Amino acid sequence: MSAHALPSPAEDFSAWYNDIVYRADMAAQSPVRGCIIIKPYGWEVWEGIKSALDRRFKALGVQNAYFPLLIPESYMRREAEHVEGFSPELAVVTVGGGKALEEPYVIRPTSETIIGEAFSQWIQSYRDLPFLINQWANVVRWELRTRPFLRTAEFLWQEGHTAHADHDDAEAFTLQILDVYADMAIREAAIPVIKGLKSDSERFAGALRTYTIEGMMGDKKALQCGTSHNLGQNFARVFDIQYLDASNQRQYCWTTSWGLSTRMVGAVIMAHGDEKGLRMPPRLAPIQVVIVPIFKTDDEKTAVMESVEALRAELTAAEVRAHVDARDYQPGYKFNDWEMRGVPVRLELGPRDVQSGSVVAARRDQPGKEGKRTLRREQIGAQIKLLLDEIQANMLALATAFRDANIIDVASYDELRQVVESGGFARGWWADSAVNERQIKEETGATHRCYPLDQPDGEGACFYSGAKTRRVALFAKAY
RNA sequence: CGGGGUGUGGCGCAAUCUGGUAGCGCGCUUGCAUGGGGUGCAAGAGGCUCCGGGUUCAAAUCCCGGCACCCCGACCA
Repeated sequence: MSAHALPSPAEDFSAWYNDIVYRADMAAQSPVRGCIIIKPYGWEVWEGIKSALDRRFKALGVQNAYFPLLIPESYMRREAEHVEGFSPELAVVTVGGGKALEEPYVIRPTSETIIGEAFSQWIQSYRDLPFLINQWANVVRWELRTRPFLRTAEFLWQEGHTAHADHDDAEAFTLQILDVYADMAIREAAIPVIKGLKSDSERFAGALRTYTIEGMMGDKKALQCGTSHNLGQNFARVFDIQYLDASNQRQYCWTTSWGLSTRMVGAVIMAHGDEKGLRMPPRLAPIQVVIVPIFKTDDEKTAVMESVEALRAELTAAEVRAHVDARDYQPGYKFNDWEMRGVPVRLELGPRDVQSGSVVAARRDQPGKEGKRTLRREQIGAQIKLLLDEIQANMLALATAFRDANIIDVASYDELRQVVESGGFARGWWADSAVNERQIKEETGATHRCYPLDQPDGEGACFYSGAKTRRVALFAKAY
């Protein structure tokens, strides 16, 4: 472990991020370019995200399945936009068992094609619809510029694939999934994401419409945290996914796909972290409560450790994820260490507390003395659960206030430039134009993030072109 | 894909310009003290200096060739 100080997120957010990922033991560098090793502390955050999503998917009737890692190269070529979108970043397997393969396999960058092929065989009747499948998998995209969790050459995600009888059902499901993503981000990760529709130039390769949840990170940049695509009938036509409707007519299905990845772990780090390190939202925190025993003599140690163990047992019984830090370090060292790792609550228990039947609690979301209080030992499990809920709510409130303070309405291009310059999301009337969007991106570095689903009434003049429009869009620099 | 940087004990670095026994901090091990906000002292363990070739009495250091990773930018669901 290095001894140098953590970079300040205010001064160099990027350096801070890179440093904290490794310092907090979320991940390690691997021998493979652009690929990280996800260490237990980072993995548990992903597991939390995963189980929160999986519950919600299953409640919608989605079933999990698993498809091969390798996809025949020809599959990727079938959908024109899809090929164009993905071919530059494909990893291809050309040799197997020492022999050149007759047809190379690509390592999946996403599975629309191979799942589409399967759907074409499985779906026959309108009675089979909707057909709802999800898989938890790893994918590979040969990205040129990688960052731990945010963009890695190999990453883990879930990809959902569904088939529906008509446009409206597919559209409704696409939006239902978007709600699931937003609900998970807000309630579990305490990140107040904005649900929105992507512009045509930001749309998924081959999709009719792409919806997104956009989060604001600590440096006021945007991060696309998950996407849900209505694929229309494009993939159904290409892979021949057809069904017989109630009047015995052959119809192409309407399909959707949707994904959320380990990037979300990066979002949690960047949305909540501060100059002391990570701040984990309690619901996703691998360790919710760390207990630091304090003692001098052996006699004290015996008494304290006995009390600490009883405390841990009570918390565990109350379904609080508690950890005892019995390492042979100074208490001060441990305090800083766990603050860096973002543990929401620290309990200090020493001889004085054993005597008085109390314990000192410190909140990670409130700095210094302000966050410290002495709790009675009675009903400690219930007290801590309440405290964790309070911290979760406070983190969401803080992030929401931060987001709202940094979404700024713009009425002109100059105003947008200023917002982009000083950081934040610029919101303004926008008359859809790929050309103008490109121009803004080249001149300011900001991209069209989305048309928020939550739109104002009426119409206004586009901040860029002046044309009348009924839609408001968000622009920001993004990861 | 462009630009920059770096490869030396587990980690972070020095020594490279000016060739001559590879050194420091952190971490690790052991002991004693210490312990309610990053402890102190002492003694230890640990190195084909990225790879290949060349120059030289002698290469971490100079020369040639390769490889790898990181950072910044463009690109990107």
